[in-house]
Amino acid sequence: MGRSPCCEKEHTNKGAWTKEEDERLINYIKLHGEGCWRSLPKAAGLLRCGKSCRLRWINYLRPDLKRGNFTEDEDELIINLHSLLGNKWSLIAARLPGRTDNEIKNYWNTHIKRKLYSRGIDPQTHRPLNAASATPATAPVPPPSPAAVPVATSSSNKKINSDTISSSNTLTHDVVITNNSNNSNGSQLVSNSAYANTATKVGTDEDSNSSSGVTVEESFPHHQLNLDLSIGLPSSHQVSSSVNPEKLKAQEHDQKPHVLYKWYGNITGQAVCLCYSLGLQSDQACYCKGVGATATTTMVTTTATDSNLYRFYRPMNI
DNA sequence: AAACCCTGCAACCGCACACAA
DNA sequence: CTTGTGTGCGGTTGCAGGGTT
Repeated sequence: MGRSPCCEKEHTNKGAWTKEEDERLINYIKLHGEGCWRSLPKAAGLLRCGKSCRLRWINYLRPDLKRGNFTEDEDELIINLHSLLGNKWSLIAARLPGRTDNEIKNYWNTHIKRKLYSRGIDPQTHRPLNAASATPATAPVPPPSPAAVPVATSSSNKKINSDTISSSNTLTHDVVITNNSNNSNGSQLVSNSAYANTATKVGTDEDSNSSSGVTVEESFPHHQLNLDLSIGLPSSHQVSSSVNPEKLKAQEHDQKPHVLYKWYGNITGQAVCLCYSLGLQSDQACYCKGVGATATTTMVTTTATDSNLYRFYRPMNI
């Protein structure tokens, strides 16, 4: 499907914004609010592409932006959120008030990557740098499959959507997939699907081969963190790689629970949706869409020994 | 002082999704 | 169902400024 360009490029300015342009944009948005970015430049008297205006506003001009250096707490939060969400900068930014996705992305690439390398941690996988060559003796699980190997391509990271929510192409934590009727037996699949470039076929044998056995706890020993995503499968169904909220909702009537997220730690768990635990709005990344809040189909038991983590991921009283 | 290198960040680009017609 | 539009996202680029030689 062809589509028209977002603007007439021959009549638009590019590059750095001038003070006057900034003022025009600010004044216009003060008067009319955000939105309708395509028509905004013309209405505001700007020779700019609408996308450019939006970006300038969101990343630089917004009054609620927090300028200045990132704090140590913010650093750690970004690292932890990245280990959970991958390069979903907008989701990470949603947990850092006053910070933009672009800012966090830049900060990640320029500072945190280096910081993690200095800690001996691969910033993409959040595993020890030598993990690829050394299989942990403490983890009696198969080595990672090619699908679990980090692949850094410009197109490897696509948005989380209803069809790829189970793809785990950016999840870096262990995913424990169990049969709902038998959570603790040997048939449970354990997958650390860190940056698997292709969709993880949840509930298949391939999945069981894709585990490195390296937990987040090993990546963050100082946090004593072990996050498992336990996905309970319906006993008589195989879960396909394509799951959308509608399907999940439909399945809700048939089997429950489907997804169990667990923190392991000292604090006795309280069941909340992971999205709520992360503080995400229901429309941001939460596929429970409220059903999870009832702690029936999508549950998170959040505990953490580290005070920072507990602060970041403190369970909500629901 | 000049040339070169490196780093950080603002901005751009292309793609994909949501939604309306 | 198809098509077009608006918007958001993530990856990449280019430039300014500081540091080094």
